[in-house]
Amino acid sequence: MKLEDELKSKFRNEAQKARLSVYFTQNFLGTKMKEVMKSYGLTATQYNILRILRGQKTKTASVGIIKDRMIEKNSDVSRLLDRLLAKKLIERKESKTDRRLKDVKINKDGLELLSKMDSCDEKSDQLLSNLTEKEIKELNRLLDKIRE
Amino acid sequence: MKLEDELKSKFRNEAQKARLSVYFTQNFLGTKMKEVMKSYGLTATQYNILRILRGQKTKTASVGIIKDRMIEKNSDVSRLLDRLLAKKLIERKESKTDRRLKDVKINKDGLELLSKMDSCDEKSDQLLSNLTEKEIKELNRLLDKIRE
DNA sequence: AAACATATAATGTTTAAACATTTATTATAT
DNA sequence: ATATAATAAATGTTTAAACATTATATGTTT
Repeated sequence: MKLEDELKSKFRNEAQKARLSVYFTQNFLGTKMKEVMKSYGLTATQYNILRILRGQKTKTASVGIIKDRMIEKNSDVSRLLDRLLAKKLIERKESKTDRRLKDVKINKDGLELLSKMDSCDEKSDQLLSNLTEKEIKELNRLLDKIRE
Repeated sequence: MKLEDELKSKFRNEAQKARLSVYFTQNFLGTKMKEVMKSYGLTATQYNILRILRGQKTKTASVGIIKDRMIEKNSDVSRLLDRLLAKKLIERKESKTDRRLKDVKINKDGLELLSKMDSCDEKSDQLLSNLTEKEIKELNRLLDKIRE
């Protein structure tokens, strides 16, 4: 669906259109990804945290480490972990060396869920299948340039 | 800031990078816009609703009409209107012809606030100033193509 | 007119972002 | 050793998205 149809209105200029277009495109892609994750009982944020924990391999991660690795920096990790704990996908215990810290680890169920979800990667790549490889590269160049 | 630096990791492929890049770019642009709106005491959603109401000119809008015009379709407009009412920027009363409906209208204070905020438009255009006009057009083409 | 269906707004719940504040623990300075 | 500062996690609050459910009013059928 083209942006023009969605808004049924004219834009001041191409820059305004582009800003909204980035918004709608993220909304479009995000919605599709959320649907996939929801079918596994996870939100995007919860999936993101599990991936971070899996990335730690055998090591544990403190709440602060998780926060650093997260995309949304202002997330309140303590309560997100509460929910993952309630779903029995992680473990959380007090650190022995520094009692301010928590040792957080993904557990067996969490790892199993993630491995079932690895097909999400392919699905997410397919969301861009309307573009050629060359166009995707050009898109990446342009988006990077905006944020430079 | 380039995406690579933000994630400190490799991507599976260009498509995955693009999907995340759209995410980060929206996050980047959205954060800047939110800052501007916050300086006027509004959230992005509240600003959006006020713009919709201004667009109605002298007409009133029902809750359903506002919902249709909103970008986020699942928003719960009733409670958003509660907050705008608390800020005394709108009026809301029962429709005389159909008592299921509410007649919602932006008031004088709301219109004044919006006209002060019209400079937001220029600021938002400037967020894309790293790109040439030609690049912006190409970006629009690529983003539209993703959602086709 | 009464019964049923539809439409509209309000309300309830969970999750999360975006802030601020608080509590507990450790590190540092005096 | 005690006081102070710094750090880490937890907790509190507001706003909003994403759902479901409910209440009320209107339209339609019989």
